[in-house]
Amino acid sequence: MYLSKFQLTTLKETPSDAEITSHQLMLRAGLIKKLASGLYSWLPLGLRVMRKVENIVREEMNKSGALEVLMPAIQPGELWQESGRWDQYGPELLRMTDRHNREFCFGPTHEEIITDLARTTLSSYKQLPVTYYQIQTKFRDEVRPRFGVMRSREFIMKDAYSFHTTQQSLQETYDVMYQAYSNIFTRLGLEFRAVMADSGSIGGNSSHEFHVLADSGEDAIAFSNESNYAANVEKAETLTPTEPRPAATADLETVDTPNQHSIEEVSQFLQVSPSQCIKTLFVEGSEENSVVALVLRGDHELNEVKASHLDAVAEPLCFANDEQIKQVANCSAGSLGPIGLSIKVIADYAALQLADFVCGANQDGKHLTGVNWQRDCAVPDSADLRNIVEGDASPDGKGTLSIVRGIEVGHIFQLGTKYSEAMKATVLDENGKATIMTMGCYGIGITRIVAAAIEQSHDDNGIIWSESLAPFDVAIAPINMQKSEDVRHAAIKLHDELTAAGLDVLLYDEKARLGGMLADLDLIGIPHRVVIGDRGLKENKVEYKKRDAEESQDIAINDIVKFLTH
RNA sequence: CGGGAUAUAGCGCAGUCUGGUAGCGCACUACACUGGGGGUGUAGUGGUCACAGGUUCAAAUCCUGUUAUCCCGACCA
Repeated sequence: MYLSKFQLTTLKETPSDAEITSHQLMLRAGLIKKLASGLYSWLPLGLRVMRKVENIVREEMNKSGALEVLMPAIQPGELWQESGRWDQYGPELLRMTDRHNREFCFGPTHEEIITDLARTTLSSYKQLPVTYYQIQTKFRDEVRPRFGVMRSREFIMKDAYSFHTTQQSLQETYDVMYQAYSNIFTRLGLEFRAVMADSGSIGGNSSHEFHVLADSGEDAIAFSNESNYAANVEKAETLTPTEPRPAATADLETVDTPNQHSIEEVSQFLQVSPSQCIKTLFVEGSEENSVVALVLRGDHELNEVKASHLDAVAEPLCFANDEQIKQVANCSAGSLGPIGLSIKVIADYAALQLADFVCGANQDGKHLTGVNWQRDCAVPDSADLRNIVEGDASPDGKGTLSIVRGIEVGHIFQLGTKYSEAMKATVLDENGKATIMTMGCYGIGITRIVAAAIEQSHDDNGIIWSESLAPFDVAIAPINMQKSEDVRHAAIKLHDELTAAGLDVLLYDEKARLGGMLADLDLIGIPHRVVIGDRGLKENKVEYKKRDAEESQDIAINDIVKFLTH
């Protein structure tokens, strides 16, 4: 491809409304162009990358035995009413009516449509199991679209759905999908991790999220250094302690702590570590007008999801207001403690392991030191209340946890019969009896992967594409080819030979200085670059540089094709 | 939905307080010089100052309303 026949729209300056690196680089490199909030056009360069992602996903899905279909993006409201989601789904569902005043929506997902397709085309258990997939545009009317295509309203997704007559068959397909997803992300050249998304309730492997690891990721993932345990931090459980609580050694004392409210202030003022303090939070209880005290170690954070699941606590979680706090403890929020409270107290396991700790005295400007459970206050109920932290023991008992950030790019899920039951999707079994099919569903965010790949791999100069995602394999930068016949001939010859060898080649044949060319090529992230100039040609050499290499190297012009094609 | 901000050329911004000819840098066009990391010069193109109404001899600028966009939070996965 000659650059003069392509279109490169790079920007030197960063558009001001782009917040994260991938969004900035996608705009600067000319991959996408915003049309409206959460809506993006894909420019020629960006589309090349997206097609690479699509093709790899398609190949691996085909290899797994799934069948490609294409369902309408616009869906009749009727089907959504049948599944019950027409009323359940909020304003995120974009609804519309046609000229006959019939209701439709722009599909955010396709469970209803595929279930309808399955019930009308499948009739025998002999046709199962079967997995359908499609690569298609979805729309979710996000409250706050942001980060470019990372969280846009319209996006492209690969969604797949499987149908079974038994749980075992579903599990088998689930395992096949798990493997297919691992293959996909490996081929895409991404560093990723499969993460348990639903630890506990139904069983360890009923749902997995696939995360691309990147510092800017929206999710925090905990994983074990000794096993393959990995879970979203929000969902990872903490282990109950096995060791007994240390014995009390200090006496209970009341100390003055004027104007010291936060754990940080108090611990500094009293010269103790935050982990030796406990914090007490008042939240609304599940009973009318009740307040519940939650107790955590000072250096730990409340996990709101875990807390709201407790029977005694109102769901959704709601912190008590100043008035309620005053009423219960007769002080402000900065001086609360578990001693002497008449309301229900629930403590995190770790908080219960402390001895001789510091806590608020339920009296403004005062704290207690040398506090001990049992001796100074009844031992409260215990629960898992906190976010897991770096260094915690792995919930599976093997190793300790590290925490990294990730971007969710895939999700596999055992749906069960939620839709097939509501929509009466049945086939006849061996006995000629109608049986409700069991379903699995499996999604991959195609457009999000492009952004995630950039988040994971870039430097100050721009994007660094993996070979499998790059819009072009090789770029040729000829110095002054408008004037030098030698350079011109060499560049065109190399372009033609590499193209004939099956590579996607970009020849920078527009008039630009070397600096401009290299800045462009670094920005758009082409993995291999060949600079051709008169100086090198005199010695029959060209300069080669890998995008992520420190240094370039000289290569004999007669060897460069072989070098690049191996 | 709650809080905060912004809207002037394709991009980044000044001008608004104190009303009086629409500006700067990048990009783009032409020509020349230059030629191994965004070079230089000369001459150009491009704007309904978000929209609507009002005040005024005169509005990008003052007033009122509307819309859009962005940030923080909540929500959602």
